Amino acid sequence: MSLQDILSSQVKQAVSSCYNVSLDAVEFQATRKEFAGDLTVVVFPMLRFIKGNPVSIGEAIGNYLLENVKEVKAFNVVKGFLNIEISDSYYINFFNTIYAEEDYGFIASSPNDKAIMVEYSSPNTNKPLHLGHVRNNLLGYSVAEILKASGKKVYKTQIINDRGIHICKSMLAWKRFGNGETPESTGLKGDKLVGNYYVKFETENNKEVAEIIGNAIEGNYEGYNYLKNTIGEKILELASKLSEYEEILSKSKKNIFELVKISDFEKLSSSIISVVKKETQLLKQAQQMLQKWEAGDEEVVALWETMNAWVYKGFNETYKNLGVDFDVLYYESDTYLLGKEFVAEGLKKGVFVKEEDGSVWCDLTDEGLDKKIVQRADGTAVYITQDIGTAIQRIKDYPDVGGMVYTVGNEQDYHFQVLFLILKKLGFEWAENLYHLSYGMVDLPSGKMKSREGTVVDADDLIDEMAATAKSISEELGKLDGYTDSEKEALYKTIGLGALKYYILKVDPKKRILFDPKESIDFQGNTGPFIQYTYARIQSIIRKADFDFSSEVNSDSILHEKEKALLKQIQLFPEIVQNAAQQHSPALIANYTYELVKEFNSFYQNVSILGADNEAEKVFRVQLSNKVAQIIKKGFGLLGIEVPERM
RNA sequence: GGUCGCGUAGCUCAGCUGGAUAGAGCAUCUGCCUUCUAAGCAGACGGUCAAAGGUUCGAAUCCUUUCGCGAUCACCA
Repeated sequence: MSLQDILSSQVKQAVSSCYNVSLDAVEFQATRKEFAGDLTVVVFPMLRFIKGNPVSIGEAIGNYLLENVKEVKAFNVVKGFLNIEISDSYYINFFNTIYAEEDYGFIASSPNDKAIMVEYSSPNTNKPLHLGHVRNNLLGYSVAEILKASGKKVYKTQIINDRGIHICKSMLAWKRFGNGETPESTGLKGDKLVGNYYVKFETENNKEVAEIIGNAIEGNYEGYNYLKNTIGEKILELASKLSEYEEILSKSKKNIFELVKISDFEKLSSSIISVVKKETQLLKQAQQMLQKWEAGDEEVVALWETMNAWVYKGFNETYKNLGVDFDVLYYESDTYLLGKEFVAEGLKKGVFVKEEDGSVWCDLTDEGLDKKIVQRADGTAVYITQDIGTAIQRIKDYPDVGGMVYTVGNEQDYHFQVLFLILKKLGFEWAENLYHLSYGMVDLPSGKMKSREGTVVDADDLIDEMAATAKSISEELGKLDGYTDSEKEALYKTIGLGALKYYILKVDPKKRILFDPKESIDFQGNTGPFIQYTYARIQSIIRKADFDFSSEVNSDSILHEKEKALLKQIQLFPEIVQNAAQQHSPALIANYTYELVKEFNSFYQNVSILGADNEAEKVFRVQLSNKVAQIIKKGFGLLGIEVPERM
């Protein structure tokens, strides 16, 4: 029974004996620093039931508590706030009960509970992972770990988007321009190599677009050259200037060419380009390839398998570097047909409606949303069809799963709203327990990351850079005598990754993050390395404490103010884990850990641990430090951050 | 335009189901390494909580409106 529970019932008794009124709830808060006390009862809400002035009510309750509750040492009343001082022995007893608890704050899952499946990462297989994926991975992994710690059984999963035109683009470019290059022959990571060919496809396609438009305005060599020379770099600039022509363009494709003839080239729009882009031979070939793939063409499928294998190998390396993992993988190529079965079933149930042209829709207008297409007129699946299928497949594969968490960026908020609603309409009870872990984009000072402009922050590069920064700081401080080079390298990675992960996870997932590659991530203050440093300092003390410090603390001891502050902070940990799980928020863990560490550093700097006045005190302080270190390690574990023995 | 999210110190962020004088870090400035790791500690400076109304003992927090930023509204994924 927690202290608050005890006090809560005692306050109720106090009120009933003094005023003959029964309260439903008592409001507590931590006492502010400037007042004496540990816990504060807010009297104001009681005024609704008790007539009188808040101060005298507070006094009355305080006196009752002082007489009847042994943990209450003293009290004072300020306005409507009853500040209660708790006896040191309560805190010491609390510490004695949890000291030996290895998994303090964590709850083991019980076998009968429903499991939760957490999906994260889910990249396309045509581009390497970038900073946006890093946030996704860190969030998903961390939330999965937090849910586990809170007592849930968890499966980590991802859906790999290995199907579709984007894959065929890389394949085609590799076939046409690759000269048989492989990761081995080039020394490139597989995902990077394939990504390069995706980019290659885009550049070649742009060339063809330039040619088409150039030919269209035959005779105008100035225009032809202009387009050829600028179309690569100036696409976006042109696009913004030309949206006014969209309407004309949509009416007839022919108008494009008329427009080009009559208008200033500076005003060419993305509309022209995007229309022309769909007319290129290259794209048509890619589309043919997709059809062949769907038809099971051996050569195409073999190439697809080869190139995907390259990508997976590259991804796995990045995942390993990031320290994330998965329990089960789903591939879109395996599940994309599945949703269609349920489209048919939904039609029978009347959840979906078939239009004249054969397309199938779900009418969500009653729920305040729009109509949503779930199957194309030609009978093929769309994005959401596949998601419906995947969700159902997962429950089939893992019947113990009772809910899912989808870690996907907030640009898909609407998509998931629709998906969850459709699954509910299809009558799945687990559809009530689906959660979209939506997070904001990671933006650069210049705006969004754009691969075409080369502003993408590559995940692997970023990890390396962080480690390099850690290295230069560490070498300057020069505290690593006796470490081998490989030990040092491992440490730099731990610190660099710690900085990166903490930087990303400490902010509320909903908020977007501004990342400035020029200003490196801090290693001081509210940062990962700051917390890791504190852990390392504690380890140093423990190494020096060459005596037995396992004995219980005498509950008659008197606590130093800093010790008490630490104990109060330690006491909060289990509740924080539960809150973080409930809110799907690693940020709560990060912030808690920071507060704990700040409190510890203040203790460390103001109180001598190994130089304590007497043996008992020394033992207690080492124990306290050790417990703080354990919680740091546990808490950081929930964030996927490692802690070093030295730094 | 409809829907959703965000707006707190110069910058990056906390602020739990409404509670006391709105908190940290960075940056700027003062002190502290002959005592357990100075990636640290102690302190100073810095605020119209976007704006206006409302709800009540009490609002950064809840409601309404306005403004600003972002996302989304495809037979793309």
